[in-house]
Amino acid sequence: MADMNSNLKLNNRDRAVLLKAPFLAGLSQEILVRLMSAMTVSTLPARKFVAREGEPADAFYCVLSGYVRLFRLSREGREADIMVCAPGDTFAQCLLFGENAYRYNALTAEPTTLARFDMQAVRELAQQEPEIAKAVIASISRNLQDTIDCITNDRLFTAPQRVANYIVSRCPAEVGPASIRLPFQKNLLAGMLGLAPEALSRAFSSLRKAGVTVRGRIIQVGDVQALRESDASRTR
Amino acid sequence: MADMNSNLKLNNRDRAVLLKAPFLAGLSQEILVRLMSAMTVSTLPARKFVAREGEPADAFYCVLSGYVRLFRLSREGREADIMVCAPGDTFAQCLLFGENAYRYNALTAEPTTLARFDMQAVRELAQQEPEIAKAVIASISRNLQDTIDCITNDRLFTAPQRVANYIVSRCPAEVGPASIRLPFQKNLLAGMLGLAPEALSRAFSSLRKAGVTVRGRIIQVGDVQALRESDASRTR
DNA sequence: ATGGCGATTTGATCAATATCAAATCCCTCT
DNA sequence: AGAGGGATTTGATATTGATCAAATCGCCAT
Repeated sequence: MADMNSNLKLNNRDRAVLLKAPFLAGLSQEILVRLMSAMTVSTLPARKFVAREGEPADAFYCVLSGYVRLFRLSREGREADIMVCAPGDTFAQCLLFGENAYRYNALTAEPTTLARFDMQAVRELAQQEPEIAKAVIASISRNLQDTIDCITNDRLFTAPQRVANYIVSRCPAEVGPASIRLPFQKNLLAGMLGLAPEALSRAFSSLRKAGVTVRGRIIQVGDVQALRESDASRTR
Repeated sequence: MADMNSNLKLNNRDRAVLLKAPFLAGLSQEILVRLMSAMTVSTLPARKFVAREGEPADAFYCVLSGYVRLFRLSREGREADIMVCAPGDTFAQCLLFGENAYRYNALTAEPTTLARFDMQAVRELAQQEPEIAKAVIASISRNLQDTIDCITNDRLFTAPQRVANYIVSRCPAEVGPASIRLPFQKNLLAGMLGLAPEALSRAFSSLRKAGVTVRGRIIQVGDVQALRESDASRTR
Protein backbone atom coordinates (compact mmCIF):
# COMPACT_ATOMS: atom_id res chain seq x y z
CA MET A 1 0.00 0.00 0.00
CA ALA A 2 1.81 3.06 -1.27
CA ASP A 3 0.01 5.61 0.85
CA MET A 4 0.25 3.73 4.12
CA ASN A 5 1.64 5.63 7.06
CA SER A 6 3.98 3.13 8.64
CA ASN A 7 5.62 3.57 11.98
CA LEU A 8 6.80 1.36 14.78
CA LYS A 9 5.47 3.53 17.55
CA LEU A 10 1.99 2.87 18.88
CA ASN A 11 -0.06 5.51 20.58
CA ASN A 12 -1.47 4.54 23.96
CA ARG A 13 -4.99 3.88 22.82
CA ASP A 14 -3.85 1.61 20.01
CA ARG A 15 -1.42 -0.19 22.27
CA ALA A 16 -4.17 -0.90 24.78
CA VAL A 17 -6.41 -2.30 22.04
CA LEU A 18 -3.60 -4.45 20.72
CA LEU A 19 -2.76 -5.93 24.11
CA LYS A 20 -6.39 -6.68 24.86
CA ALA A 21 -7.08 -8.20 21.44
CA PRO A 22 -8.11 -11.84 21.76
CA PHE A 23 -5.16 -12.85 19.64
CA LEU A 24 -2.61 -11.37 22.01
CA ALA A 25 -4.37 -11.29 25.35
CA GLY A 26 -2.80 -13.67 27.80
CA LEU A 27 0.55 -14.02 26.10
CA SER A 28 3.67 -13.58 28.18
CA GLN A 29 5.75 -10.46 27.98
CA GLU A 30 8.60 -12.27 26.28
CA ILE A 31 6.37 -13.79 23.63
CA LEU A 32 4.70 -10.44 23.01
CA VAL A 33 8.04 -8.86 22.33
CA ARG A 34 8.88 -11.51 19.79
CA LEU A 35 5.53 -11.27 18.08
CA MET A 36 5.73 -7.52 17.93
CA SER A 37 9.05 -7.74 16.18
CA ALA A 38 7.13 -9.25 13.26
CA MET A 39 4.64 -6.38 13.37
CA THR A 40 4.32 -2.92 11.95
CA VAL A 41 1.59 -0.36 12.51
CA SER A 42 -0.02 1.76 9.87
CA THR A 43 -2.89 4.14 9.45
CA LEU A 44 -5.06 4.27 6.37
CA PRO A 45 -7.75 6.71 5.27
CA ALA A 46 -11.28 5.49 4.64
CA ARG A 47 -12.03 3.37 1.58
CA LYS A 48 -8.54 1.99 1.02
CA PHE A 49 -7.95 -1.64 0.20
CA VAL A 50 -5.89 -3.50 2.77
CA ALA A 51 -6.01 -6.69 0.72
CA ARG A 52 -7.53 -7.86 -2.52
CA GLU A 53 -8.93 -11.25 -3.36
CA GLY A 54 -6.35 -13.30 -5.23
CA GLU A 55 -3.38 -11.16 -4.21
CA PRO A 56 -0.46 -13.00 -2.58
CA ALA A 57 -0.99 -12.96 1.15
CA ASP A 58 2.16 -11.91 2.95
CA ALA A 59 0.59 -10.44 6.06
CA PHE A 60 -2.39 -10.69 8.35
CA TYR A 61 -3.85 -7.85 10.35
CA CYS A 62 -5.29 -6.79 13.65
CA VAL A 63 -7.57 -3.75 13.67
CA LEU A 64 -6.56 -1.18 16.28
CA SER A 65 -9.02 1.58 15.46
CA GLY A 66 -11.61 2.03 12.76
CA TYR A 67 -13.34 -0.76 10.85
CA VAL A 68 -12.39 -3.05 7.98
CA ARG A 69 -15.00 -4.64 5.76
CA LEU A 70 -14.23 -8.08 4.33
CA PHE A 71 -16.18 -9.00 1.21
CA ARG A 72 -16.20 -10.92 -2.03
CA LEU A 73 -17.34 -9.79 -5.44
CA SER A 74 -19.51 -11.75 -7.85
CA ARG A 75 -18.67 -11.77 -11.52
CA GLU A 76 -21.23 -9.02 -12.09
CA GLY A 77 -19.76 -6.84 -9.37
CA ARG A 78 -22.27 -7.41 -6.59
CA GLU A 79 -20.64 -7.50 -3.17
CA ALA A 80 -21.21 -9.98 -0.34
CA ASP A 81 -19.90 -9.00 3.06
CA ILE A 82 -18.17 -11.69 5.04
CA MET A 83 -17.57 -9.77 8.19
CA VAL A 84 -16.77 -6.36 9.57
CA CYS A 85 -13.64 -6.27 11.70
CA ALA A 86 -13.73 -3.96 14.70
CA PRO A 87 -10.84 -2.92 16.94
CA GLY A 88 -9.29 -6.06 18.41
CA ASP A 89 -10.36 -8.31 15.53
CA THR A 90 -7.83 -10.16 13.42
CA PHE A 91 -8.29 -11.17 9.81
CA ALA A 92 -6.52 -13.31 7.20
CA GLN A 93 -4.80 -15.30 9.92
CA CYS A 94 -6.29 -18.41 8.43
CA LEU A 95 -3.79 -18.15 5.59
CA LEU A 96 -0.83 -18.86 7.87
CA PHE A 97 -0.65 -22.54 6.96
CA GLY A 98 -2.84 -22.82 3.93
CA GLU A 99 -3.57 -20.87 0.80
CA ASN A 100 -1.11 -18.16 -0.02
CA ALA A 101 -3.53 -15.73 -1.60
CA TYR A 102 -6.17 -13.59 0.06
CA ARG A 103 -9.60 -15.08 -0.39
CA TYR A 104 -11.49 -11.81 -0.04
CA ASN A 105 -11.18 -8.07 -0.29
CA ALA A 106 -10.49 -6.01 2.81
CA LEU A 107 -11.46 -2.36 2.66
CA THR A 108 -11.25 0.27 5.38
CA ALA A 109 -14.69 1.63 6.17
CA GLU A 110 -13.27 4.71 7.83
CA PRO A 111 -9.84 5.99 8.83
CA THR A 112 -8.26 2.92 10.35
CA THR A 113 -5.13 1.90 12.20
CA LEU A 114 -3.86 -1.62 11.68
CA ALA A 115 -1.19 -3.85 13.15
CA ARG A 116 0.34 -5.75 10.26
CA PHE A 117 1.93 -9.11 11.06
CA ASP A 118 4.38 -10.57 8.60
CA MET A 119 3.02 -13.95 7.61
CA GLN A 120 6.36 -15.65 7.15
CA ALA A 121 7.79 -14.37 10.41
CA VAL A 122 4.78 -15.42 12.45
CA ARG A 123 4.73 -18.78 10.71
CA GLU A 124 8.24 -19.38 11.98
CA LEU A 125 7.45 -18.09 15.45
CA ALA A 126 4.41 -20.34 15.67
CA GLN A 127 6.60 -23.31 14.86
CA GLN A 128 9.02 -22.41 17.62
CA GLU A 129 6.63 -21.23 20.28
CA PRO A 130 3.66 -23.38 21.29
CA GLU A 131 2.20 -20.39 23.06
CA ILE A 132 1.98 -18.51 19.79
CA ALA A 133 0.56 -21.49 17.96
CA LYS A 134 -2.04 -21.72 20.66
CA ALA A 135 -2.93 -18.05 20.29
CA VAL A 136 -3.30 -18.53 16.54
CA ILE A 137 -5.51 -21.56 17.01
CA ALA A 138 -7.68 -19.73 19.52
CA SER A 139 -8.14 -16.70 17.34
CA ILE A 140 -8.89 -18.63 14.16
CA SER A 141 -11.30 -20.74 16.16
CA ARG A 142 -13.12 -17.67 17.35
CA ASN A 143 -13.28 -16.50 13.75
CA LEU A 144 -14.77 -19.80 12.69
CA GLN A 145 -17.39 -19.68 15.42
CA ASP A 146 -18.39 -16.18 14.40
CA THR A 147 -18.66 -17.23 10.80
CA ILE A 148 -20.81 -20.20 11.74
CA ASP A 149 -23.02 -17.87 13.75
CA CYS A 150 -23.35 -15.73 10.66
CA ILE A 151 -24.54 -18.66 8.55
CA THR A 152 -27.07 -19.79 11.09
CA ASN A 153 -28.34 -16.25 11.55
CA ASP A 154 -28.83 -15.93 7.82
CA ARG A 155 -30.58 -19.25 7.52
CA LEU A 156 -32.67 -19.24 10.66
CA PHE A 157 -33.82 -15.66 11.05
CA THR A 158 -35.61 -12.97 9.12
CA ALA A 159 -34.28 -9.46 8.73
CA PRO A 160 -36.07 -8.00 11.79
CA GLN A 161 -34.94 -10.94 13.88
CA ARG A 162 -31.31 -10.55 12.88
CA VAL A 163 -31.47 -6.84 13.60
CA ALA A 164 -33.09 -7.51 16.97
CA ASN A 165 -30.38 -10.04 17.78
CA TYR A 166 -27.71 -7.55 16.85
CA ILE A 167 -29.23 -4.83 19.03
CA VAL A 168 -29.66 -7.18 21.98
CA SER A 169 -26.09 -8.42 21.61
CA ARG A 170 -24.82 -4.88 21.92
CA CYS A 171 -26.90 -3.86 24.89
CA PRO A 172 -24.84 -3.79 28.08
CA ALA A 173 -27.70 -5.01 30.29
CA GLU A 174 -29.77 -8.17 29.98
CA VAL A 175 -33.01 -6.53 31.05
CA GLY A 176 -34.61 -3.12 31.24
CA PRO A 177 -34.17 -0.11 28.95
CA ALA A 178 -31.00 0.54 26.99
CA SER A 179 -29.58 3.10 24.63
CA ILE A 180 -26.77 2.23 22.30
CA ARG A 181 -24.91 4.00 19.56
CA LEU A 182 -24.09 2.20 16.33
CA PRO A 183 -20.32 2.16 15.93
CA PHE A 184 -20.58 2.69 12.15
CA GLN A 185 -22.87 3.62 9.29
CA LYS A 186 -26.08 1.68 8.78
CA ASN A 187 -24.73 0.77 5.40
CA LEU A 188 -22.08 -1.40 7.02
CA LEU A 189 -24.51 -2.95 9.45
CA ALA A 190 -26.80 -3.87 6.56
CA GLY A 191 -23.94 -5.64 4.82
CA MET A 192 -22.92 -7.48 7.99
CA LEU A 193 -26.44 -8.79 8.37
CA GLY A 194 -26.69 -9.75 4.72
CA LEU A 195 -29.31 -7.12 3.94
CA ALA A 196 -29.81 -4.31 1.48
CA PRO A 197 -29.79 -0.94 3.26
CA GLU A 198 -33.50 -0.51 2.54
CA ALA A 199 -34.23 -3.83 4.21
CA LEU A 200 -32.30 -2.78 7.30
CA SER A 201 -34.26 0.42 7.46
CA ARG A 202 -37.55 -1.45 7.19
CA ALA A 203 -36.42 -3.95 9.79
CA PHE A 204 -35.76 -1.09 12.20
CA SER A 205 -39.17 0.35 11.63
CA SER A 206 -40.82 -3.03 12.09
CA LEU A 207 -39.09 -3.20 15.48
CA ARG A 208 -40.86 -0.06 16.65
CA LYS A 209 -43.67 -2.21 17.98
CA ALA A 210 -41.09 -4.08 20.05
CA GLY A 211 -40.01 -0.84 21.67
CA VAL A 212 -37.07 0.11 19.45
CA THR A 213 -36.54 3.73 18.49
CA VAL A 214 -33.91 4.82 16.02
CA ARG A 215 -32.58 8.32 15.54
CA GLY A 216 -29.45 8.54 13.47
CA ARG A 217 -26.96 6.21 15.07
CA ILE A 218 -28.71 6.19 18.41
CA ILE A 219 -30.90 3.19 19.15
CA GLN A 220 -33.17 3.17 22.17
CA VAL A 221 -34.67 -0.02 23.49
CA GLY A 222 -37.59 0.09 25.90
CA ASP A 223 -36.86 -3.29 27.44
CA VAL A 224 -34.00 -5.49 26.29
CA GLN A 225 -35.57 -8.68 27.58
CA ALA A 226 -38.86 -7.87 25.87
CA LEU A 227 -36.98 -7.31 22.61
CA ARG A 228 -35.08 -10.56 23.00
CA GLU A 229 -38.34 -12.44 23.42
CA SER A 230 -40.46 -10.38 21.08
CA ASP A 231 -42.27 -11.71 18.06
CA ALA A 232 -39.63 -10.11 15.94
CA SER A 233 -37.10 -12.52 17.40
CA ARG A 234 -39.37 -15.49 17.32
CA THR A 235 -41.39 -15.58 14.10
CA ARG A 236 -40.52 -18.03 11.32
CA MET B 1 -23.01 -42.57 23.23
CA ALA B 2 -24.21 -45.80 24.72
CA ASP B 3 -24.66 -47.71 21.49
CA MET B 4 -21.35 -46.79 19.95
CA ASN B 5 -19.24 -49.66 18.68
CA SER B 6 -15.78 -48.74 19.88
CA ASN B 7 -12.63 -50.48 18.83
CA LEU B 8 -9.02 -49.58 18.32
CA LYS B 9 -8.60 -51.52 15.13
CA LEU B 10 -9.19 -49.75 11.84
CA ASN B 11 -10.14 -51.59 8.71
CA ASN B 12 -8.00 -50.82 5.67
CA ARG B 13 -10.42 -48.52 3.96
CA ASP B 14 -10.93 -46.42 7.08
CA ARG B 15 -7.22 -46.35 7.75
CA ALA B 16 -6.54 -45.07 4.25
CA VAL B 17 -9.14 -42.31 4.65
CA LEU B 18 -7.70 -41.31 7.99
CA LEU B 19 -4.14 -41.06 6.72
CA LYS B 20 -5.20 -39.02 3.71
CA ALA B 21 -7.43 -36.69 5.72
CA PRO B 22 -6.20 -33.10 5.48
CA PHE B 23 -5.76 -33.00 9.24
CA LEU B 24 -3.28 -35.88 9.28
CA ALA B 25 -1.80 -35.92 5.80
CA GLY B 26 1.85 -34.96 5.83
CA LEU B 27 2.52 -35.72 9.47
CA SER B 28 5.53 -37.83 10.32
CA GLN B 29 5.16 -41.44 11.36
CA GLU B 30 6.18 -40.68 14.90
CA ILE B 31 3.70 -37.87 15.31
CA LEU B 32 0.95 -39.99 13.80
CA VAL B 33 1.54 -42.66 16.38
CA ARG B 34 1.27 -40.15 19.19
CA LEU B 35 -1.88 -38.61 17.79
CA MET B 36 -3.48 -41.96 17.28
CA SER B 37 -2.91 -42.80 20.89
CA ALA B 38 -5.42 -40.06 21.68
CA MET B 39 -7.89 -41.56 19.22
CA THR B 40 -10.57 -44.22 19.20
CA VAL B 41 -12.68 -45.45 16.32
CA SER B 42 -16.37 -46.10 16.43
CA THR B 43 -19.22 -46.90 14.12
CA LEU B 44 -22.68 -45.47 14.51
CA PRO B 45 -25.95 -46.26 12.76
CA ALA B 46 -27.79 -43.56 10.80
CA ARG B 47 -29.52 -40.74 12.68
CA LYS B 48 -27.50 -40.88 15.87
CA PHE B 49 -26.25 -37.76 17.56
CA VAL B 50 -22.47 -37.51 17.77
CA ALA B 51 -22.69 -34.23 19.66
CA ARG B 52 -25.37 -31.89 20.87
CA GLU B 53 -25.30 -28.13 21.08
CA GLY B 54 -24.43 -27.03 24.59
CA GLU B 55 -23.02 -30.38 25.67
CA PRO B 56 -19.48 -30.33 27.13
CA ALA B 57 -17.04 -30.89 24.31
CA ASP B 58 -14.50 -33.51 25.24
CA ALA B 59 -13.67 -34.79 21.79
CA PHE B 60 -13.46 -33.77 18.16
CA TYR B 61 -13.98 -36.09 15.22
CA CYS B 62 -12.76 -37.09 11.81
CA VAL B 63 -15.27 -38.82 9.53
CA LEU B 64 -13.90 -42.06 8.06
CA SER B 65 -16.98 -43.28 6.23
CA GLY B 66 -20.55 -42.03 5.99
CA TYR B 67 -21.68 -38.46 6.54
CA VAL B 68 -22.30 -36.25 9.53
CA ARG B 69 -24.63 -33.30 9.39
CA LEU B 70 -23.83 -30.28 11.56
CA PHE B 71 -26.75 -28.01 12.34
CA ARG B 72 -28.34 -25.65 14.80
CA LEU B 73 -31.92 -25.46 15.95
CA SER B 74 -34.02 -22.36 16.32
CA ARG B 75 -36.28 -21.94 19.30
CA GLU B 76 -39.21 -23.17 17.24
CA GLY B 77 -37.34 -26.27 16.12
CA ARG B 78 -36.40 -25.25 12.60
CA GLU B 79 -32.98 -26.55 11.59
CA ALA B 80 -30.16 -24.71 9.85
CA ASP B 81 -27.38 -26.81 8.40
CA ILE B 82 -23.87 -25.56 8.93
CA MET B 83 -22.04 -28.16 6.93
CA VAL B 84 -22.07 -31.79 5.96
CA CYS B 85 -18.88 -33.63 6.85
CA ALA B 86 -17.70 -36.24 4.37
CA PRO B 87 -14.98 -38.85 4.84
CA GLY B 88 -11.73 -37.02 5.63
CA ASP B 89 -13.46 -34.00 7.17
CA THR B 90 -12.86 -33.00 10.76
CA PHE B 91 -15.33 -31.17 12.98
CA ALA B 92 -15.40 -29.49 16.39
CA GLN B 93 -11.64 -29.01 16.28
CA CYS B 94 -12.21 -25.32 16.77
CA LEU B 95 -13.07 -26.05 20.41
CA LEU B 96 -9.52 -27.14 21.24
CA PHE B 97 -8.53 -23.77 22.70
CA GLY B 98 -11.79 -21.95 23.12
CA GLU B 99 -15.32 -22.75 24.23
CA ASN B 100 -15.74 -26.02 26.02
CA ALA B 101 -19.24 -26.82 24.81
CA TYR B 102 -20.34 -27.93 21.37
CA ARG B 103 -21.85 -25.09 19.41
CA TYR B 104 -23.98 -27.24 17.15
CA ASN B 105 -25.59 -30.63 16.80
CA ALA B 106 -23.82 -33.38 14.88
CA LEU B 107 -26.00 -36.16 13.54
CA THR B 108 -25.01 -39.12 11.40
CA ALA B 109 -26.84 -39.03 8.09
CA GLU B 110 -26.16 -42.70 7.44
CA PRO B 111 -24.15 -45.48 9.06
CA THR B 112 -20.90 -43.74 9.83
CA THR B 113 -17.44 -44.54 11.14
CA LEU B 114 -15.66 -41.86 13.11
CA ALA B 115 -12.23 -41.30 14.54
CA ARG B 116 -12.70 -39.69 17.93
CA PHE B 117 -9.86 -37.56 19.27
CA ASP B 118 -9.74 -36.80 22.93
CA MET B 119 -9.74 -33.03 23.25
CA GLN B 120 -7.60 -32.84 26.36
CA ALA B 121 -4.99 -35.25 25.03
CA VAL B 122 -4.66 -33.46 21.70
CA ARG B 123 -4.54 -30.13 23.48
CA GLU B 124 -1.49 -31.34 25.36
CA LEU B 125 0.09 -32.86 22.28
CA ALA B 126 -0.39 -29.64 20.35
CA GLN B 127 1.42 -27.75 23.09
CA GLN B 128 4.37 -30.12 22.89
CA GLU B 129 4.56 -30.73 19.17
CA PRO B 130 4.61 -27.76 16.78
CA GLU B 131 3.87 -30.16 13.94
CA ILE B 132 0.57 -31.05 15.52
CA ALA B 133 -0.27 -27.45 16.27
CA LYS B 134 0.43 -26.70 12.64
CA ALA B 135 -1.88 -29.48 11.50
CA VAL B 136 -4.61 -28.14 13.75
CA ILE B 137 -4.15 -24.63 12.43
CA ALA B 138 -4.24 -25.84 8.84
CA SER B 139 -7.37 -27.87 9.28
CA ILE B 140 -9.29 -25.21 11.21
CA SER B 141 -8.21 -22.73 8.56
CA ARG B 142 -9.61 -24.92 5.84
CA ASN B 143 -12.81 -25.15 7.82
CA LEU B 144 -12.99 -21.39 8.09
CA GLN B 145 -12.43 -20.94 4.36
CA ASP B 146 -15.20 -23.40 3.58
CA THR B 147 -17.54 -21.64 5.94
CA ILE B 148 -16.74 -18.30 4.35
CA ASP B 149 -17.43 -19.83 0.96
CA CYS B 150 -20.77 -20.96 2.28
CA ILE B 151 -21.72 -17.45 3.38
CA THR B 152 -20.73 -15.88 0.10
CA ASN B 153 -22.56 -18.57 -1.84
CA ASP B 154 -25.69 -17.90 0.15
CA ARG B 155 -25.44 -14.16 -0.26
CA LEU B 156 -24.26 -13.93 -3.82
CA PHE B 157 -26.08 -16.68 -5.68
CA THR B 158 -29.60 -17.90 -6.25
CA ALA B 159 -30.67 -21.50 -5.73
CA PRO B 160 -30.01 -22.64 -9.32
CA GLN B 161 -26.61 -20.97 -9.26
CA ARG B 162 -25.60 -22.65 -6.03
CA VAL B 163 -26.74 -25.99 -7.36
CA ALA B 164 -24.87 -25.44 -10.61
CA ASN B 165 -21.74 -24.52 -8.64
CA TYR B 166 -22.06 -27.64 -6.58
CA ILE B 167 -22.45 -29.86 -9.63
CA VAL B 168 -19.52 -28.24 -11.40
CA SER B 169 -17.35 -28.56 -8.31
CA ARG B 170 -17.97 -32.30 -8.26
CA CYS B 171 -17.36 -32.96 -11.93
CA PRO B 172 -13.97 -34.54 -12.50
CA ALA B 173 -13.36 -32.76 -15.81
CA GLU B 174 -13.30 -29.03 -16.51
CA VAL B 175 -14.97 -29.32 -19.89
CA GLY B 176 -17.15 -31.71 -21.86
CA PRO B 177 -19.88 -34.06 -20.64
CA ALA B 178 -19.92 -35.56 -17.17
CA SER B 179 -21.95 -37.91 -15.09
CA ILE B 180 -21.79 -37.82 -11.32
CA ARG B 181 -23.57 -39.60 -8.54
CA LEU B 182 -24.70 -37.69 -5.50
CA PRO B 183 -22.97 -39.14 -2.45
CA PHE B 184 -26.08 -38.71 -0.30
CA GLN B 185 -29.79 -37.94 -0.30
CA LYS B 186 -31.04 -34.77 -1.93
CA ASN B 187 -32.40 -33.85 1.44
CA LEU B 188 -28.89 -33.40 2.74
CA LEU B 189 -27.75 -31.51 -0.31
CA ALA B 190 -30.68 -29.13 0.07
CA GLY B 191 -29.65 -28.41 3.64
CA MET B 192 -26.01 -27.87 2.69
CA LEU B 193 -27.05 -25.31 0.12
CA GLY B 194 -29.43 -23.60 2.51
CA LEU B 195 -32.52 -24.62 0.57
CA ALA B 196 -35.81 -26.35 1.26
CA PRO B 197 -35.92 -29.73 -0.52
CA GLU B 198 -38.60 -28.40 -2.88
CA ALA B 199 -36.37 -25.51 -3.85
CA LEU B 200 -33.53 -27.90 -4.66
CA SER B 201 -35.84 -29.92 -6.82
CA ARG B 202 -36.98 -26.84 -8.70
CA ALA B 203 -33.42 -25.66 -9.08
CA PHE B 204 -32.52 -28.96 -10.72
CA SER B 205 -35.38 -28.69 -13.13
CA SER B 206 -34.47 -25.11 -13.98
CA LEU B 207 -30.99 -26.39 -14.88
CA ARG B 208 -32.43 -28.67 -17.55
CA LYS B 209 -32.05 -25.86 -20.05
CA ALA B 210 -28.34 -25.75 -19.16
CA GLY B 211 -27.98 -29.42 -20.05
CA VAL B 212 -28.45 -31.02 -16.64
CA THR B 213 -30.44 -34.24 -16.34
CA VAL B 214 -31.28 -35.79 -12.99
CA ARG B 215 -32.47 -39.33 -12.38
CA GLY B 216 -32.38 -40.41 -8.77
CA ARG B 217 -28.88 -39.72 -7.53
CA ILE B 218 -27.36 -39.68 -11.00
CA ILE B 219 -26.71 -36.27 -12.51
CA GLN B 220 -25.70 -35.96 -16.14
CA VAL B 221 -24.17 -32.76 -17.46
CA GLY B 222 -24.02 -32.13 -21.21
CA ASP B 223 -21.05 -29.79 -21.00
CA VAL B 224 -19.43 -28.81 -17.74
CA GLN B 225 -17.95 -25.62 -19.10
CA ALA B 226 -21.30 -24.58 -20.56
CA LEU B 227 -22.91 -25.17 -17.17
CA ARG B 228 -20.21 -23.20 -15.40
CA GLU B 229 -20.81 -20.26 -17.70
CA SER B 230 -24.53 -20.67 -18.12
CA ASP B 231 -27.12 -18.11 -17.21
CA ALA B 232 -27.96 -20.20 -14.20
CA SER B 233 -24.51 -19.44 -12.83
CA ARG B 234 -24.49 -15.84 -13.88
CA THR B 235 -27.86 -14.20 -13.25
CA ARG B 236 -28.36 -11.84 -10.31
C1' DA C 1 -27.64 28.59 13.14
C1' DT C 2 -27.72 27.33 8.05
C1' DG C 3 -26.85 25.20 3.59
C1' DG C 4 -25.71 21.27 1.12
C1' DC C 5 -25.06 16.68 0.32
C1' DG C 6 -24.50 12.03 1.20
C1' DA C 7 -27.07 8.72 4.04
C1' DT C 8 -31.35 6.91 5.12
C1' DT C 9 -36.15 6.16 4.70
C1' DT C 10 -40.32 5.37 2.26
C1' DG C 11 -43.11 3.73 -1.58
C1' DA C 12 -44.18 0.62 -5.31
C1' DT C 13 -43.09 -3.36 -7.59
C1' DC C 14 -40.82 -7.68 -8.61
C1' DA C 15 -38.19 -11.91 -8.04
C1' DA C 16 -36.87 -15.66 -5.19
C1' DT C 17 -37.92 -19.02 -2.17
C1' DA C 18 -40.61 -21.00 1.81
C1' DT C 19 -44.63 -23.54 2.83
C1' DC C 20 -48.40 -26.79 2.49
C1' DA C 21 -50.71 -30.32 -0.07
C1' DA C 22 -50.97 -33.83 -3.38
C1' DA C 23 -49.04 -36.73 -6.89
C1' DT C 24 -45.27 -39.54 -8.33
C1' DC C 25 -40.94 -41.71 -8.14
C1' DC C 26 -37.52 -44.99 -6.82
C1' DC C 27 -35.27 -47.93 -3.63
C1' DT C 28 -35.45 -51.87 -0.74
C1' DC C 29 -37.35 -55.91 0.96
C1' DT C 30 -39.71 -60.01 0.16
C1' DA D 1 -40.81 -59.20 -10.26
C1' DG D 2 -43.93 -56.66 -7.15
C1' DA D 3 -45.43 -54.11 -3.15
C1' DG D 4 -44.70 -50.69 0.23
C1' DG D 5 -43.18 -46.54 1.90
C1' DG D 6 -40.09 -42.90 2.33
C1' DA D 7 -38.06 -39.48 -0.86
C1' DT D 8 -38.81 -36.36 -4.40
C1' DT D 9 -41.37 -33.65 -7.48
C1' DT D 10 -45.05 -30.67 -8.80
C1' DG D 11 -48.65 -27.26 -8.01
C1' DA D 12 -50.62 -23.28 -5.73
C1' DT D 13 -49.92 -19.69 -2.70
C1' DA D 14 -47.77 -16.68 0.82
C1' DT D 15 -43.62 -14.26 2.50
C1' DT D 16 -39.50 -12.22 2.40
C1' DG D 17 -36.41 -9.25 0.78
C1' DA D 18 -34.25 -7.01 -3.57
C1' DT D 19 -34.56 -3.25 -6.62
C1' DC D 20 -35.47 1.32 -8.45
C1' DA D 21 -37.13 5.89 -7.68
C1' DA D 22 -38.26 9.72 -4.97
C1' DA D 23 -38.61 12.09 -0.65
C1' DT D 24 -36.45 13.22 3.69
C1' DC D 25 -33.12 13.24 7.20
C1' DG D 26 -29.00 14.37 9.75
C1' DC D 27 -24.24 15.46 9.84
C1' DC D 28 -20.61 18.61 8.92
C1' DA D 29 -18.46 22.66 7.40
C1' DT D 30 -19.05 27.09 7.14
